[in-house]
Amino acid sequence: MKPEEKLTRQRDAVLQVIRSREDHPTANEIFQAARQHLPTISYATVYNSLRFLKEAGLVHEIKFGDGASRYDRETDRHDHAICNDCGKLVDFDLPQAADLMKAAARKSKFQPASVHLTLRGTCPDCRKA
Amino acid sequence: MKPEEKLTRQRDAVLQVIRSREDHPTANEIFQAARQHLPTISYATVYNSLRFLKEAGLVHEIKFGDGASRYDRETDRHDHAICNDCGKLVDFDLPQAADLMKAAARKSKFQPASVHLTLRGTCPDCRKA
DNA sequence: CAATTAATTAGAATTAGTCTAAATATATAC
DNA sequence: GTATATATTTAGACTAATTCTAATTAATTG
Repeated sequence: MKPEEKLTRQRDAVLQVIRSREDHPTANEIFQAARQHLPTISYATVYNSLRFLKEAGLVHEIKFGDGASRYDRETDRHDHAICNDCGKLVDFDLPQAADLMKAAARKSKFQPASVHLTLRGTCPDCRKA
Repeated sequence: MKPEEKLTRQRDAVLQVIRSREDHPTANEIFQAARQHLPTISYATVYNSLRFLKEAGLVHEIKFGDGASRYDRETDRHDHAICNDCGKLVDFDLPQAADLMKAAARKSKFQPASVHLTLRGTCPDCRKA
């Protein structure tokens, strides 16, 4: 077994926090939640665990320019919508992504690895208000 | 004339740096270049100027999670390709973006404002090497 | 169980960016 | 054109997110 393959108590605590939530918590929110189960866990360990879990393909990191990274239990390829008003982040999948990747590769002359699409707009809740 | 509409020497220096470059410099790179023409310009003024120029629609800010924002002289809607090896950032435009936005809005139930697509892969130079 | 190796911890360090208060510059009113 | 008001710039302090470091603890192997 390779060294980096152990799901320690700390790593599991971080994973369970992410899996238990519908939303997309930040490292800080994960730290706050994890320490309720494991009071001695440190901030650095949360970051180390997140890196481990990402590399193991168990969680997905979402980075927008604004503020902290968010973490997602959904690891399959998917896209995101962000509300310009309240910041809400929603996952969805665009089935035409494979075609898009080809079109983008042709335009840019890059050898494609992945595509990701971000919609900015107003979420249903904020639209009402 | 509204207060925030003057293209001062500092703001113009920042704008000229961005317009003179093919690439997408960071705030720090812009600062280094601008001070060659205007040695007393401060870091804070570069940031202030970038905000002003963005709001005036004269430059475009590109934020990926990794590292600093980059600034783009191209202000029309467009997409980006990033090289996973060397970090090179290339602009291109996908004409089907309008359709994509509609499809994404339908899936996410958001009222759409803009879409942006990011291709990750290997740039032509890195592909050779 | 002694020796390695891996993981965790606490806190310092780093990076990107913002804020603040004082100093300059520009514009407006007499 | 001088006084007043408003805008802009400056330098440096500050903040937030993340990474690094060195010491400690836990786990694994011979």
